[in-house]
Amino acid sequence: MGTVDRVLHGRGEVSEKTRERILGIISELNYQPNVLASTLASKKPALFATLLPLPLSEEGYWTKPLLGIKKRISELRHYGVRLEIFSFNQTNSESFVTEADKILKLKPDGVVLAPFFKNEAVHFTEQLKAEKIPFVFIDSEIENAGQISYVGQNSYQSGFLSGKLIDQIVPQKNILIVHFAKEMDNQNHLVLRERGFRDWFSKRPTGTFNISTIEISETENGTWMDSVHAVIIEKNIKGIFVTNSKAYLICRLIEKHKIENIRLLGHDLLKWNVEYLKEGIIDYIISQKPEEQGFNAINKLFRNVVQKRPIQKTNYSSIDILTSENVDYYKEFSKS
Amino acid sequence: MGTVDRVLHGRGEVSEKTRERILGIISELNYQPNVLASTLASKKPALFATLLPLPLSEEGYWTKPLLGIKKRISELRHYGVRLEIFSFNQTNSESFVTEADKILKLKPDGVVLAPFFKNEAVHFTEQLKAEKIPFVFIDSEIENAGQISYVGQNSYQSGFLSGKLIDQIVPQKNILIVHFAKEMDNQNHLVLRERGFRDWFSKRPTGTFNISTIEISETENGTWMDSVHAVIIEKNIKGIFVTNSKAYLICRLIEKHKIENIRLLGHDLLKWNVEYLKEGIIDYIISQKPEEQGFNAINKLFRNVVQKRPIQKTNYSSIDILTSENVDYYKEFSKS
DNA sequence: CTGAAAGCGCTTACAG
DNA sequence: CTGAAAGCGCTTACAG
Repeated sequence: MGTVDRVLHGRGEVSEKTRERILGIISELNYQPNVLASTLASKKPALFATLLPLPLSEEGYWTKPLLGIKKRISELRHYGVRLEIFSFNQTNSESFVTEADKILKLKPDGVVLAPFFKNEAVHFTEQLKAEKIPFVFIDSEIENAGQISYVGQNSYQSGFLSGKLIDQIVPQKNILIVHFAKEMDNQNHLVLRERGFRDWFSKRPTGTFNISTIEISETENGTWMDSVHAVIIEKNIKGIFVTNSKAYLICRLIEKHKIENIRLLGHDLLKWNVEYLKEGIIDYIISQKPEEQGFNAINKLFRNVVQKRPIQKTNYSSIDILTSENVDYYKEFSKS
Repeated sequence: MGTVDRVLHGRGEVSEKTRERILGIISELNYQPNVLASTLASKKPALFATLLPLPLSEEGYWTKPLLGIKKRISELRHYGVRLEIFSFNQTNSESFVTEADKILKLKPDGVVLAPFFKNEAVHFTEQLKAEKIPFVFIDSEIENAGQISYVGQNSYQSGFLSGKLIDQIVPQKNILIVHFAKEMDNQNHLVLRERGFRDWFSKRPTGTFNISTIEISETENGTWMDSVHAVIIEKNIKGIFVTNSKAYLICRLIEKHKIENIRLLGHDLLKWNVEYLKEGIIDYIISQKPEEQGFNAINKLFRNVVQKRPIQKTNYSSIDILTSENVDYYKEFSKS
């Protein structure tokens, strides 16, 4: 048995002739190892680590991938899979580096990370590669960084689709793109969404549309509202594209100033967004399934690290179009 | 150990006092059984049966749920789960009864079925209940028939959403609903889709829209095209709602007669539908994920029968809105 | 380099 | 009614 086990896992210490004999018998019998028995007997626990933005609230976006992650981890309890969670501050790239260093010290068997700050993320993944620790990107990706997989959407294409939808429902094409973000340059997928969005309109004749962009880096106090409102009036804005999950902020602005006839498209199923969608203030929400993405990211690591199965490098998540009529069938997360 | 096992599975033959003592220790230790060890040791194979329409071709709709079903079954190999597939002819309710009888004779541990013919399906599920064989509905459902779960969409709501989408893109609201089906009465979900669709428009003032319905029971020869074409001309149809996966047939009609300015909404990601969607002849496809539904249906049985976990009775599948811009991210099926 | 032995956490007859 | 024994298909030291 010991010898057979050694050739099965290529652990050496087997003479060439017995190796061949065993391999022959394996293929002759079409032997398939029993994963259950294998993991039951081996008992060596795998340790995974996650590096994601700190969830800002119960209702915030980053709470959700974590739900999926924890769900899959709890299901894998009997496989001896453990998890350590590391969080960084979205507005502070240094915290990313600090936490990344902790992970390197921990030497986990696999990492799930959101490469939020590009430069810092590249540096981190270089180190992971050196340590031969496999990792999966979630939410946004860096191409060819050595990830075993990326779980998330194609941001450019999502923006392109958003362009089509807004175009379809806004007759007078004075459109405003709103980024609620600090350090736009580092937030690659917001940039890509805008690019896709503008490219949709680029096939129209110039002069038939009018697209402006505004960046809001601070929403703690209400002054941002005034500046956005000014732009809306000045440019006679009829459609707004919010590039991240903060569309509900625009809704509050619309309510406060009692603005009419503005069509609005935003992202992600935050509770407030859903409420405004149902009230008809938001017209479309483009969504990904963040719980499912968390779940899948861990699952990819599990299949790769524990089960040693081949996994697909990229399969982009679906870009879901939600309206008040179908949103109810997207809210639940259940893999059962 | 034997005694503990008996109280864990409520198999009796335990004195009340030891039962309570064991239960006490279990909760004190917060004991969680190890599923791996359990299934490894028990080795009693579960047998599942499916009763679905015979897939008419590689590209037909019913090929897909079967893919998901087989995928999940193959993953459950080590749990000793086996599958027997039964198929009936969609145009022949007797074949449904014949195959259902075979399943009853087989006495499987669980059944997945599409209750295509309502009367016959009710009769079958009554018998399953009598035999205490759990079953899961897929694709369409019969309410309160004793199913442990339903995997599929809310058809009424899907029709309602279709109404909104067509309404949004068709300026002149002369609309045609096309059913490609025999025995409409028995095909509950097509009826529901139509009802939802009409209800969307019912909130408009009468006279501002005009909706007709046509049923096509035979598409072997081309005569159906002439009758549909006649209606399109006569009623000056500008939007068409196809209630099942056969929208591509309307596309062929549109191509043949070189009709312009017709907006078209159909269902399901058949290869031909996708092609026409990308060409812009179909505007929207409402889709479910049939592979995933097959996968989930088996998974529900597995969790209920083998793992004896509680499962959710109904969580409707999402109603996906597909356009040429996001369709590519729905085509793949991969649970990995 | 090889293979017997013990053990992973359960289930299943079965002797008492 | 109770619990010792064998076994599910592997892995992991370890004696030879």
